Amino acid sequence: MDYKDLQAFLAISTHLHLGQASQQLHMSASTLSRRLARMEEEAGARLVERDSSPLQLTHAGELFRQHAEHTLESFQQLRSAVSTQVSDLSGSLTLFCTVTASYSFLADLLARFRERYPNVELRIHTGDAADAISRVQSQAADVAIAARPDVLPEALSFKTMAPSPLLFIAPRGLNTVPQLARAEIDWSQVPMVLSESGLGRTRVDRWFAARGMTPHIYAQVAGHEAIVSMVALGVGVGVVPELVLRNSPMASRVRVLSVEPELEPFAVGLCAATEQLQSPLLQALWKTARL
Amino acid sequence: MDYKDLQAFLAISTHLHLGQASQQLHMSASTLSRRLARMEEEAGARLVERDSSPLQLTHAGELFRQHAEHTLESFQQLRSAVSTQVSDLSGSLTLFCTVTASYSFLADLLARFRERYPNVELRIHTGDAADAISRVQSQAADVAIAARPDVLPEALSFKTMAPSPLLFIAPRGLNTVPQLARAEIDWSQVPMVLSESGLGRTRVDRWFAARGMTPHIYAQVAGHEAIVSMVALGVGVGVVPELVLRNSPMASRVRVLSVEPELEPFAVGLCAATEQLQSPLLQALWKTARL
DNA sequence: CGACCTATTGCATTTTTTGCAATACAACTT
DNA sequence: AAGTTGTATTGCAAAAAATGCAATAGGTCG
Repeated sequence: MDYKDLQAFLAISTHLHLGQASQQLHMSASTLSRRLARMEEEAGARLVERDSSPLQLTHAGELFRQHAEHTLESFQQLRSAVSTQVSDLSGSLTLFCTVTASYSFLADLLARFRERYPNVELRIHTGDAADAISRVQSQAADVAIAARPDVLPEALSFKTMAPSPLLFIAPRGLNTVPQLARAEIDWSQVPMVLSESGLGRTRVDRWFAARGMTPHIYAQVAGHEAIVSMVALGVGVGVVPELVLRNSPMASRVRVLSVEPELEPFAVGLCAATEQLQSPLLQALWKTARL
Repeated sequence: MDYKDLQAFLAISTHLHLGQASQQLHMSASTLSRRLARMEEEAGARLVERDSSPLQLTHAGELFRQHAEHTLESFQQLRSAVSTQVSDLSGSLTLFCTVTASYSFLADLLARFRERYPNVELRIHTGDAADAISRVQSQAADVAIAARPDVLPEALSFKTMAPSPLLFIAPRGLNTVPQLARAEIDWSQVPMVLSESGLGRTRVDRWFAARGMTPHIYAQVAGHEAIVSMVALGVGVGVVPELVLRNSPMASRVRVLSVEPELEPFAVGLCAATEQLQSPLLQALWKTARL
């Protein structure tokens, strides 16, 4: 039994849905299923009632949830009580991060980092993904949570935390975008809502170029988040990373189109100047990211 | 952080000696060292003071020990409270086991098994290792904890739990056995204390045969445990599995001789009739053994 | 009955763990 | 002071475990 298992179980008992829990945990549903099976094996009892959807905790499961909660809290408390690597480091780090990444990665990362290095002042800037890399290059930020660019500038280092596919999304209503109704979609006619710039835009442009077309751009916006909203309103088809879609309140108003070939997925992670990686502050953050 | 880590840490804090703790845990010292390092990493503090021998827990280590103790106990309690696989199985199993194995393996195995299958009546026979296999073959026992024979009889299955080298031991005093004092030992002259029969004896005989000699047998005894005592008394050189030596109160009165080539090590584990393995009772025991 | 949604399993791949041997380090001994 | 012993730690190759994808199974809802 691993503390990761305990966390996983808490996620399961919150969502009561393996697929959703697995997303929160950044792992596949099959992995989570197997972890759960192993937990049940080790606990010696069925913890989750699978007969129904949503899932339901058994009595044993409820007891186990309490055990997990209590144990993790106890460990958390222990860590903050004894962390000695604490006071050594101080200074400040400027971290740039997209709004979306701030939902899914930033919280975890910061919680761990602040606990260990409370004396490090963190300045967090949120903004558009397209800016992330340039902010690091221009030293406006020490580190960014961003998607890995196709070619990483020589002076930068990158550490992937999770992949996120790049998706075509359309309004849910089938006839909102009439160009999609045809059997063979003529993509050059489909109104697109795209980022003004950045990696996502580059990949979309390349995808169209590979088909010998240019996209019919209906709107260009700064920031992926707005794309979901505009698509939900029915103005056209958009392209966003899965991570953005998942965290959008509009997610249920749009649908994902499967296209062939797929756009190359994003790899979301930490990015910093290689040279700066020697600095204790950055090393600390780098190390914190993997656990 | 893994529950195995917690157990490992308890062992460390008991022995305050990695080598000893690692033996109790059936793992190598290097493994334990790395596990400890990882625990410290995850806990965010040094847990054990290495500057001295015996080791010493730091303050953080003491807190962590309490956390580990409490967590394991809580989990233990949870398991016994919810174990549902309990009532299904009932019946009886006859287990044969050497005295020595009863120290190092039986306790763990039984604890886990009884917890899950309290309705299974276990009849435990302890006796000499040499009998173990034949007891299973003759169905006098359903299963045995024994060393794996050179050629496993066709009808039997074996599951290794841990290896244990076969060692030459001599009295600590250098001149108690004068034949050992020479630069080149003439093994045919050394008085030996050997098992009457069994795998250990077979291997010793073979070792001598490979050198074209027969051993000079001073005493033959039934059961390895007595060999250690006799050797400690100074009557001659004996051969016992490391497991026996480790658990013997006489261990400090003897020393291990390094010989070339080494005797083939024992593989200690469970042994049962393959056919019987279909039985739910035996399957249960088999499964319990691996965790 | 079929379409759909969710969890589970087979399998190839990647990641992690492990033990052995070599090394490092400290306390004693000579 | 140099060597010896007893201990923990690290490099490295082998073994074991975890993981994701794709296929499958087991439901429920229309």
